[in-house]
Amino acid sequence: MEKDLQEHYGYLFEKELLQEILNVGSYIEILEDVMLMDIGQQIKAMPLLLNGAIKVLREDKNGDELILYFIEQGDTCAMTITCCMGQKKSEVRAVAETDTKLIMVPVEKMGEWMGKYKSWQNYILQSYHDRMMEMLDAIDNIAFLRMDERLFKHLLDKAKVNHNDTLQTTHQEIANDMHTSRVVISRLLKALEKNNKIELYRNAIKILDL
DNA sequence: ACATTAAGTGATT
DNA sequence: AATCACTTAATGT
Repeated sequence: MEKDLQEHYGYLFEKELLQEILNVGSYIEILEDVMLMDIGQQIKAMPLLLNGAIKVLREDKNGDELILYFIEQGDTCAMTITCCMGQKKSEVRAVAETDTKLIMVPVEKMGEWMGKYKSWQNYILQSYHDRMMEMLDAIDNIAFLRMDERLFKHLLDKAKVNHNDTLQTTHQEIANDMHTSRVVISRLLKALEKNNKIELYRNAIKILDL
């Protein structure tokens, strides 16, 4: 754990802060597809990803899901930052996309470290900003109904977090993630294949130009 | 060989 | 873009 922390966060945080994280944080390993936070659940810790990836989803009243974004190593969940300020409940669901190792830091430390460590303050503000921009991007894509672009971006994201250009997934799963129907995904994927962006197989999609 | 599940397609709204 | 209805292809038992 100490080595992992040093490797991914050593260049970001000063030594004292790294030590505090080790003292107060708890190391957790999560297997693929395990949910680590559900909607309405009280947030009591914020995650620092060491490796692996987590997908953050939103759900409507019908139980349909929509992917908001992925978090990877070096990332933290921006939603946690807003929620823990007022001890609010989670507005999103978080599911492990791959096997993941992370450190959970109690939310009480958040405010304390904000004043104490400049590097922590920068990290939090920066990641909050990054996520915000990503959100705006996502809204643009949805608002302008550019399904094909949305889909391709999703595939790239998924390939990135899995460190693999061949995704092991079905059209149906993608449709669920993007809150659309399987038929639409199949057609768009077919179009992408024609444009030599991807290759299609059963239960797998290979991304070509990376 | 048969059942099940994933993917492809045309037509319609 | 979504839905329906149907076909085809791959895979498991």
